[in-house]
Amino acid sequence: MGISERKQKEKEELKALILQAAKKLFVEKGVEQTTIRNIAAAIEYSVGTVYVYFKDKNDIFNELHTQGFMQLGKDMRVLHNVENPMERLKALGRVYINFAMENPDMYDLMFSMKAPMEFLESHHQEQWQEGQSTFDVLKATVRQCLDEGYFKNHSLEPLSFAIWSIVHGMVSLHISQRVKGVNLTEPETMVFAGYNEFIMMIDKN
Amino acid sequence: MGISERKQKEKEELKALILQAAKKLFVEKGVEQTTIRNIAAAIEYSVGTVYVYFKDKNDIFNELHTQGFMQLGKDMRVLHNVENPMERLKALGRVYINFAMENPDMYDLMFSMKAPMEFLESHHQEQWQEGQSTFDVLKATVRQCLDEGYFKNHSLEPLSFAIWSIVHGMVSLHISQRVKGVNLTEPETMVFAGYNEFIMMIDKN
DNA sequence: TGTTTTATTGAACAATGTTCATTTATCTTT
DNA sequence: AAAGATAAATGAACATTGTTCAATAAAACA
Repeated sequence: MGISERKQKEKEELKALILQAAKKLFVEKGVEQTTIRNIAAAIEYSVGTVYVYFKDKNDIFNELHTQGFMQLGKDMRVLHNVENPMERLKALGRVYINFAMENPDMYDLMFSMKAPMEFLESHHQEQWQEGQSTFDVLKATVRQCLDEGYFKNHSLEPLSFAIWSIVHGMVSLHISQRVKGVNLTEPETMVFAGYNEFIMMIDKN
Repeated sequence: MGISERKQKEKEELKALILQAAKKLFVEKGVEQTTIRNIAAAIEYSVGTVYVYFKDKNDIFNELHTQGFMQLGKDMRVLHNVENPMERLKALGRVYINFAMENPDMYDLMFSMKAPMEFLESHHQEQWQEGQSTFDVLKATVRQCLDEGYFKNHSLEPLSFAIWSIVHGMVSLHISQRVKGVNLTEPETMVFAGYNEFIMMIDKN
């Protein structure tokens, strides 16, 4: 069936086009400030067409959410070949920070907005698969650190959570402009300087 | 002028009534989901009246933002009499976490939402005074720790920022339901368990 | 070519934040 | 007490939003 295959492909292309336009607008103006009419106008289709390809605005949001995790996963996998788990742990943090700083709106969408979690709940899927598997990479690395004698007396899950929290906290405060709000000497480099303080701390373990 | 004083007082009472109703609704249904009509209905006044007392929805939001910082400041001042700066630092973290866990929507409004920062920018006030003075309390405590020989080789501002980040990160992930999403053995107590890991780390300094 | 299926459309709806001429209540003055 | 002036409260009206769906156009098929 050559024709139906082509039509299928065209449909996927249009869907991708909508996502691409939505992402551009979401990043430019923020999710709330982007209207379906904006998206439709950007791709020169009618409002109704958008609703043919996506159930609602949240559905668009959710597909982008998934795309973000694919990118982050890809960035993290670069470190697979770092042998020493402590080195890998430190590098993971840097990769995570870089991702967040380069894609602030995407990061917000992935880790701050309530929407994706409410979406999961309403669809009765108990788990946040994408976040879970990302966290598992961190946990596996921390486990290896523990196995090799680092972090004496610490426990796996709470420690992993605390490490996630510090990088998440720093980039969140940066993205929500709180770093700029509090009057620091060098707000631009503060996230990296803060991360170095953390590195210093864990080097004592 | 007894009469004008009374009228002034009545105006303030109505303003406070609006704020009270708005806060209740914001916490119950979230800021986005609360409409001016909801607020007006709750206090049994018309929509227009709300606009007599507040310029717009953001104005209401902003007054609550200030109220939140007054409460947090009050909570933190309880620790003024803790002599040892390291002990005070640890306790500050707990106070901060408790505040966030008990007032999640207020916390979100104070430290995550972009609205207050945009408000500041649009009004050409360069600084986020309330956040600033809260951060200054932390910074002062960290300075004392450094003075007394704790945290060798660390620097004041980046270290303070890193410490703020870990507590902010933990409560943010909790509030945005990411802790629940990632499949941990004890999600309810994870924030406290995570903070204990942090305490363990800094005890080596 | 005529019929059926698929894709696209945009007018219409309900709900939102916001405005402002009008109405109601209160105060002041005579 | 009445009339006039001031202040407060009102809610209909407007522009914009997400969303729906009967109608139209395009494409595939027989």
